[in-house]
Amino acid sequence: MAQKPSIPKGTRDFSPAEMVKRNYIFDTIKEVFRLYGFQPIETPAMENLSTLMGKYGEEGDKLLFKILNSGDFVAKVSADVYGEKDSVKLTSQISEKGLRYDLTVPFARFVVQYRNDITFPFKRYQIQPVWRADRPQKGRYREFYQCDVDVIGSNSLLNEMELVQIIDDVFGRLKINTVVKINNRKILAGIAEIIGETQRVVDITVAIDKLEKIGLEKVNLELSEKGVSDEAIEKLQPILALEGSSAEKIDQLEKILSASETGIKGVEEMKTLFAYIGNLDLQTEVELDLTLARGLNYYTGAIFEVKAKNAAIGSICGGGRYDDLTGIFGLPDVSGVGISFGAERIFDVLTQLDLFPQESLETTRVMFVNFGEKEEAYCLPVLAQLRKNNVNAEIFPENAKMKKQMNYANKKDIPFVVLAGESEINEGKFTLKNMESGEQKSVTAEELIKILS
RNA sequence: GUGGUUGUAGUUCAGUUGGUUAGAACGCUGGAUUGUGGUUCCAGAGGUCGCCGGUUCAAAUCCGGUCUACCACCCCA
Repeated sequence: MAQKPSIPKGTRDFSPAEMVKRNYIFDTIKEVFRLYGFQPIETPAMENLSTLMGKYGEEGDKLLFKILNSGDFVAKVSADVYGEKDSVKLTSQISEKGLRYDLTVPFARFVVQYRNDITFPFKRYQIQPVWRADRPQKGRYREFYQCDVDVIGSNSLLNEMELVQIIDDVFGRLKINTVVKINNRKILAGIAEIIGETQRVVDITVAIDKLEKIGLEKVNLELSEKGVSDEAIEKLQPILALEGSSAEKIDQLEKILSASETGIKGVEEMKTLFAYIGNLDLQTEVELDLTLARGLNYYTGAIFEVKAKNAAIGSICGGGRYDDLTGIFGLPDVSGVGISFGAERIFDVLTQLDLFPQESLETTRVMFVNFGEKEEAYCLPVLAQLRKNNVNAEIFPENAKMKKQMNYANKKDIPFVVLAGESEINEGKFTLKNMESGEQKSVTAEELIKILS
């Protein structure tokens, strides 16, 4: 071995054992999505840079993986641009494609492109990898999967309610205890308006978002550093201090924001949504959290974030409503709302809490030991019968030593082994061994199929 | 992108002030056991000490660079 092969920074290989676990997550999520009438789509790994650039802010543009043009791309660069050594200008001349950064923007592009074929409201789900040229850390990768559900072309808050139900359903099935935090961008905008800093909504929300992490004092400090007036910060304090149930907070906000039209709109939306939610039978806790901001700046209404209760990990699911995502692609006034499940983080939570199921549909249930040609011929029809009955079964492909074959079954966690040699053939039977208990018994082909089915 | 920590058999880690042939455990392979794995016993294989360069008579050990994983910031799933 001269040089060990490797994979790019922040990417991962998945072993069979890991894939079984990952598929468990993806399968339960898909199952729930279908239950609510969502249908799958897929989009290409790469998009034109023109559809990607400028959608995630300046920071996002930097984190996009760009793909070099084919052919002799350098020859086509004009001499002055080449001489300038300006990365941004040069990039635009040597790269026109990039890897997708999330699933929402490609979805918006998809909706605009096929608007005449799509029946609205359009409910789709999409489970695919996305790429970000971020610096990796634990639980943060350069290639990771997102599981998105969105409904586009409907303003009804019933959609928001159903998303909450989906969250409850998914994490209920995965047996993760969660808290769903909900806020509304219109309320945040209203707050900015009331304290006289309408222009600084983004700075204010980004700062407020850190309240839980860095504390009130540092939040105030950051606000004044960003240029928010002392007076405005003063006015913000009682709002940050709001306490009580979600309904109580909403009542108080209604009074505080009475002078702001958008603020009141947001309060009304939250009233309706929480009224819906109040009538649901949920396991998950749901609360209004005014400090929830969420980074992506295309959200315009409700915003969601889900945290696992017993695991020290960031949010495992998040999303919100965006009123005009398709506008940038030339289709205005189409509102959508959606959420995204973070598969890698859910994986980490399930690992931490040891919640992966022991049994899996993806592993072998029974293995036939191979004793030679005559014995193979005796086993093969039964093997086929088992598979017809949907029993995952295999025969060891070689007449290897018993020890090697048993070891193979053991390493693969195969719960049953069938031994059929000369004596079994003479009796017309099979020896079925339970690998966990070590117990074995002599059975007919019919009994064998019955036991394992 | 900025700052920091890290790297030694497949894995987890020892390795003295720089000094001869770099160790252990687990795992792996073979045997004890020719129809019985997961337990036990015995034997064996496996390393350009992340990579490149420098200092030195001599480098796993000191210095620089680079890559990787990780940590904080930024941002985010």
